[in-house]
Amino acid sequence: MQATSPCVTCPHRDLGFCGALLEKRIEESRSPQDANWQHYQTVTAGKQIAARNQASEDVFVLCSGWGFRFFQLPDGCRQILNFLLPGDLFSATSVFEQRFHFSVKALTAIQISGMRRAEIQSRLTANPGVLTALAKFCVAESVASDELLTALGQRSAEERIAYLFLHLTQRIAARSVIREQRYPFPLRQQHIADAVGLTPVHVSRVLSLFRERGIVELSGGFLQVFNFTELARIGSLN
Amino acid sequence: MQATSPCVTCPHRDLGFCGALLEKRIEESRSPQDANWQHYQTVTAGKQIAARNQASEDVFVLCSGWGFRFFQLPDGCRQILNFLLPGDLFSATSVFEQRFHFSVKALTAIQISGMRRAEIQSRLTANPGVLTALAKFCVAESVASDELLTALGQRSAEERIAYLFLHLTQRIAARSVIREQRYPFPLRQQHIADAVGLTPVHVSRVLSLFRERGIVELSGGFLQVFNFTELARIGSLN
DNA sequence: CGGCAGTTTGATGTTACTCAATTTAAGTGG
DNA sequence: CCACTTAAATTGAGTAACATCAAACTGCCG
Repeated sequence: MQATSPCVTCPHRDLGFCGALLEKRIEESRSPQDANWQHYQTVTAGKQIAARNQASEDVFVLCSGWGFRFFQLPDGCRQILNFLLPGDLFSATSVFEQRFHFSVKALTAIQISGMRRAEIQSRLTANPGVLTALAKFCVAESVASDELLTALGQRSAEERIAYLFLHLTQRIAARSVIREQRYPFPLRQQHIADAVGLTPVHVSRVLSLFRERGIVELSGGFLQVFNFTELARIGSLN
Repeated sequence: MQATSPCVTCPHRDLGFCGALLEKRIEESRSPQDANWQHYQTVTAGKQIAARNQASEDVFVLCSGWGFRFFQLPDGCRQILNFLLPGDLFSATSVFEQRFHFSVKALTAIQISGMRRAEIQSRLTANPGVLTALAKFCVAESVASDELLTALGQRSAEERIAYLFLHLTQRIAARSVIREQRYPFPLRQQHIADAVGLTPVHVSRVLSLFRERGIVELSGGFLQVFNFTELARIGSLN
């Protein structure tokens, strides 16, 4: 990880994404003498940023690019817990806990913003906007996690992958204008497999099926949705 | 649900379980005129307490008995998200969100305490102990959910069930003195199945296997652990 | 042009599901 | 306390979904 010059402004600060909003609220309320409350870093694609049990004084927000949060098991396999998009906190728990209970990797090249935990905590009671931003993130995180849990526990391979696509495309669309249902989508099939609890081989088969049936196509770092209705029918949890 | 006379004291208030602790901190900080900040209810076994999308002015803590939080799918199957033990908040998200994004059922006969959300929110900034208690619950909830997600995504039937047993016995032991590794355990095999994403039939087979191998035995509402080492070897995520 | 990572395809194996019948346990009313 | 009823658990046989293994193919980059 290499530290860059101060204050590359996070492009999502004004969009209301919880992590970025948190950052904004804190900056608004900072006193002039806090020069070092926050710093930016650039990380190359594929690099691990945080490891389970590692301690840090900082709370991180993803500013640009994609990352993912995961558990690494001793037998080598891993579970991806969620994907991090610009404006996301790594985890709401980091505001209270010094140690990560998870690991984080950069999926693409990314920029992250680290804010002093002590700063955030002291603003939490002082500035109501900070608490609100954190609460909002906390709720979103919890809902997403409950939904993924349901997908993994109760649904078939096709349904899980469709669910993942629906969930991610929604989040991507909230961050940037999407034309013709074509979403930037830097995941390899291995990532999809690790997120929904399948093997890459089986993910490949399901994707071929989706392609044949004209539902979605994943290639060249983009996800093209041809038949949203059908995708929603398969992947929706309701 | 039937309202009972005021102030059946929650027996776990002094044990530091996050929901109960939250209740305690709020009571400590309440002004004398807040007579109606909180109320208790008794619910019979099997009854549904909360439904997805339902709104409530209250935030609930389980005082006695067992409950569970779940998603109901239109095809009839359900995913149990977690089991609620005495001292647990239904969910940390309820402090901020008016509507439940999940449903809740009583597993045994239970007592619940409902606290006005507005009261809690106003105390969050005023009383640092309230925020700390909530943060602690939020972290525990998030860690548990990440672990279960990993178990469902990456592990076999035996491993998932062993994981569930380990997780629950730990939580039970934190609340009451356990002798001879015999834990009160009111779950039916159907509940285990819904929690770890298996069919009741397969749960039955795995439990038979555990019994034959002298690891654990589940019967008569109790879980008896005979070989903790082996159970931990199978179910541990590390 | 060669090398590598990622994807696809086929053949085979295993885990867990489904369906159905049977046994056991838990209530319930006489 | 015992017959009757009902829910829960067990067992067996057959099947489907997904995993595993291995080989071939594709696109990309030096």
